[in-house]
Amino acid sequence: MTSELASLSSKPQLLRVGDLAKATGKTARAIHLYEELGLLSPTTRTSGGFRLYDVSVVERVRWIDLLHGLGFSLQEMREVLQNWWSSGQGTAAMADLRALFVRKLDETREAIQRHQQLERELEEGLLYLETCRECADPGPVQTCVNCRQHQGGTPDPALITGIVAARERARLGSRRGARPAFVRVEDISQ
Amino acid sequence: MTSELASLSSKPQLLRVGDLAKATGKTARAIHLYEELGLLSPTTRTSGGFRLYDVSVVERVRWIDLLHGLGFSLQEMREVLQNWWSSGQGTAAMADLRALFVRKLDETREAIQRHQQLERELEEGLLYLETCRECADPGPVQTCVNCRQHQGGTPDPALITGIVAARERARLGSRRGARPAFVRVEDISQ
DNA sequence: CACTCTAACCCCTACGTAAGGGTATGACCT
DNA sequence: AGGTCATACCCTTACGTAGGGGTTAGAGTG
Repeated sequence: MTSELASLSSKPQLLRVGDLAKATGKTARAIHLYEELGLLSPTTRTSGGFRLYDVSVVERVRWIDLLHGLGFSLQEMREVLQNWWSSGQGTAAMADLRALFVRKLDETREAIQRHQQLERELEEGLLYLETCRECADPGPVQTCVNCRQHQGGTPDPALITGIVAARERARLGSRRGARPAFVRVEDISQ
Repeated sequence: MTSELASLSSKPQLLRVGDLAKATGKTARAIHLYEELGLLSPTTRTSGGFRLYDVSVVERVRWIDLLHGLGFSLQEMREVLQNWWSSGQGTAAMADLRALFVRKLDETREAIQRHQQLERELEEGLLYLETCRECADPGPVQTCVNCRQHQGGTPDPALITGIVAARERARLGSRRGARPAFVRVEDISQ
């Protein structure tokens, strides 16, 4: 019922860029780019120059998307493809691929850790802001900056302090000397 | 013992870009950029034009870094800062911030999900490649493509199929017609 | 059947974007 | 003197966007 057209022909089913784009969630421009970079090529062209793709290209595009999500650049993907197809020994090609996957697996796990850290950070920030909701003093923001409400216990979350920090302090400091005091970096670096 | 210089002066401690850069792990170029985009400004300048930063700017830079990790663009950060400081009511500013945090928390959790999916994908790919290590047939890659070793059970992982897919099929298909058959996109889109 | 029309699609070229990296030249600071 | 800084410009990645003209599929007409 949904595949009337497809079932009508047993000839090779070909897609135009727009079709390929819709099928993969990419834009036509992206697909053109992949082609420019040698990741892809249309199976054939119409006499008028339209690109026509075999349906199997859909998988290639989804593969590109997947690797992109893993932090691969398009150049890296091209290298993977080249390495693979230019490798004489199948086992060697597989070994290379395996090494790559191991590396990316590490990176992916690190990324997960980082994001979980950020998640905690955000939750902390929200918790902090909760107390503002029932603040009895709806004054200007300037007063919020040194609000006494949050002085108890934990220090302000990093997401908050950065906003408040370094607000127009340009006019502070001694005006007389053109040679202010310096600190050694080691004394403040985290 | 480590803060001799710092303790020598009670005057405002100021950093030059290089110091700020080292203290935050950024480059001087990045800090200049933040300034261009209005996220930052030197507390003062020397008579010769060197930027001098208050130590509290370190926190601002770290904040930028944090938000960057959350997927904020520098423009978005500028908006956050502007919204905050131009808001008359402290409570309103806090509410805006809270909404933002909630949104980003969602996004962060989604990102975690995605990465965990990728992790599984990689693990699958590695498992698949394990079987190649003990392959008795060290032939060319072409033979690997239709290796019988992997035919049992689960389909090939996506990370593998994309490499093999759509390999030079340009010469397939009927050569006679300039008007090949098409498929409806709905029939193949995932 | 042949022809035309039209809407939607496609071609290619070329410049714009974010978030810096890198480099050059010259001025500055200690 | 020699390390640091200022400004300024080009390079990068993965596309977005715009412009100007060509192609295709299908519907209408003779």
